[in-house]
Amino acid sequence: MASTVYDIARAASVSTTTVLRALWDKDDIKPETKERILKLAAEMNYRPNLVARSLTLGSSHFVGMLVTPSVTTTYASSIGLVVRTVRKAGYGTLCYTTDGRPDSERMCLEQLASARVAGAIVIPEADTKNVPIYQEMADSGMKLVVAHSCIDGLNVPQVVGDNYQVTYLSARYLLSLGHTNIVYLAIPQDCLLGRERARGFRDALQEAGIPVSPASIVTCGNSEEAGRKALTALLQRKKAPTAIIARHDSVALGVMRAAFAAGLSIPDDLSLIGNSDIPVADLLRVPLTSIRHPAEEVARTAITKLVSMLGGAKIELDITKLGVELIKRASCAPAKE
Amino acid sequence: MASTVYDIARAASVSTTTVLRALWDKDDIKPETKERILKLAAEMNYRPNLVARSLTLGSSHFVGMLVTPSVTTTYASSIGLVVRTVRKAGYGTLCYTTDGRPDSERMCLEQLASARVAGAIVIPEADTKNVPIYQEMADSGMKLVVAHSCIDGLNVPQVVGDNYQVTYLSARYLLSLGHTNIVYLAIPQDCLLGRERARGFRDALQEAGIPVSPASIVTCGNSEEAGRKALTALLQRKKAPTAIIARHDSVALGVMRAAFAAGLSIPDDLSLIGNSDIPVADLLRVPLTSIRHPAEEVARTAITKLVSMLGGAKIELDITKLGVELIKRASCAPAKE
DNA sequence: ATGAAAGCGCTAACAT
DNA sequence: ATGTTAGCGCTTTCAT
Repeated sequence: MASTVYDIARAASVSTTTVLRALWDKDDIKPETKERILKLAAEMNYRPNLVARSLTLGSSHFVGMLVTPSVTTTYASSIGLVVRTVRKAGYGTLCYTTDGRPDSERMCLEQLASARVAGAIVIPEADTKNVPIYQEMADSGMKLVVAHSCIDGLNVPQVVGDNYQVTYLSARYLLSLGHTNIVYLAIPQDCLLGRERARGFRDALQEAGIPVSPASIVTCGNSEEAGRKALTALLQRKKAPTAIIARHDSVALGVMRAAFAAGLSIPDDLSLIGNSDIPVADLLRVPLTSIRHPAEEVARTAITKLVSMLGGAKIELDITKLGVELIKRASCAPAKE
Repeated sequence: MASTVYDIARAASVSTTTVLRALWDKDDIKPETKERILKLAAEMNYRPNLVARSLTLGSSHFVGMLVTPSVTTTYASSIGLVVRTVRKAGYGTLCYTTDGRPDSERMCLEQLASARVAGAIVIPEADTKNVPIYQEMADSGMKLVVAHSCIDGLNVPQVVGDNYQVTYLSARYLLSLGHTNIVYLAIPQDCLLGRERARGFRDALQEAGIPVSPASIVTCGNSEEAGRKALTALLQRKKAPTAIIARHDSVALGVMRAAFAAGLSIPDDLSLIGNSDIPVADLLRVPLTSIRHPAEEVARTAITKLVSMLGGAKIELDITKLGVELIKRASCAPAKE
């Protein structure tokens, strides 16, 4: 099968050390010997066994990547980015996605630990219930960086868009259009990210002198289906909202579907703002106003941090927030009357 | 750091062999001993070192996955599916995406070989120029399965939607609407998949008695940008087409953009059919008629094949074609006059 | 029921 | 400039 350094050594009638010296292009080896060995290695189709190398070196040349299924599509480009960037740094990427089951996240992390990955980038659900597991892994020496999300109290570097601004900018814009009955389809507030979003929403309303009723923050799942159901429920209210801020574009798509199904016009009857600015946002039946995150910069920053951690650098265990931007499109209009 | 079987052996004052017997739940060990060891292992936070295990066993418990960047988004769900399915079979997934550079594909494959993956699922560009590399890898013993694409002459199992039907169904439908000036924005025909598509297109036209001019098959890149440019060029023709079949939805989106930019209406001035039926197709400004592939079934089939190959089974080296379906939406209308 | 020893392929410290 | 040797952590065969 695959040839080994030992095979080459035998074929060249030298020791394995000499073979290594040739392969690693050292200079304490006679040029002719080197050449002869290199030629032999090529002929014998030698490919270093990274498994053995990892064992010897004590750490694999892989970094792990853990992505939650509900965001897989959103961050597909991040996956590619991570894969390619870490490859430049000499690492392969071990990908895991959880299937959403409670301890699936734990199993994936244990796998990564077992595989002795050098480090890992994780894109968890904002309201993951597995914070202790992450912390445990980090404490046991795994280099961890959280991207596109942030987890309260987790003592590792985290890189994320500014979630306070997500709702603050959205709400401000809707207020400037004259809306007062705005509902925010929210991330649960039992996690930092959820609280940041809620705070941005509340602050904007309060600054405008609009009282924030609990009914204006409706916790919602992170899917089209959840958005659909949420709007359907909202339309039952005696005073249905005139504007919606959806926690994510996919939720906004669900809202759109439900609105159309109910015979409502967007933006005439309902203004709508999403979040994350999916690529087709401007080609939708009603082009969707959304918050654009610097997704690439987030990924890049996270990877940079990870790579320098791998290099042994001490990194600030803080949360890096990158600016977001409101992209105005046709899904919002001035409030009527 | 991480504890080893040896650490446990010492702590329990037994041999490593006995520790292994406990960990693997063998029965030639005294129950109390087993229990004691297991307790110790848990306390010491033992996690088997998969790197070492792989070296001993001669093969890693990973399967590779190689995805071309231009299809990363389309097949993001497939990535998740692969990751989760192979995990159930006891394997981790080593993800690589090429950065499109010519020998990037080769490097990724070499990495996979070096990592001694048990096998790999690849989603290549239809017109990849690296067929020999794939073949070489397969010949050197790597279990390979191609998914969502098929490569001419590559002697490994391949699983893909029926690409002949993609264009055949599309063209038939447009013909039934009365269109005769149809342009197919084509995959290059220097690959099997490209030829299948072209054949489906030609057959449909010929069956309808419409002559197929070379001008009706326009080779096109696989991106929005390529679609935009292609339509812009087509609009210069003295007899611009009344209907377009795009090789992929992303190309169709580009066509849409260009059409709108030129002040054309879809479907009044131009009928449009995409391919792959992206999730938002029905929420677009003009809901897009498209061909739906059984993406999940393709992935599942590919994985099943790979897993049974890993188990040592001999698999037919054929191309498995799964049925596709035309999803009619508002982007097509009867030809005028 | 338990242990000793060798080996997977590579690397690095230590000779010569 | 080249070789010897030991070891990474696990598994497995062969004792006892």
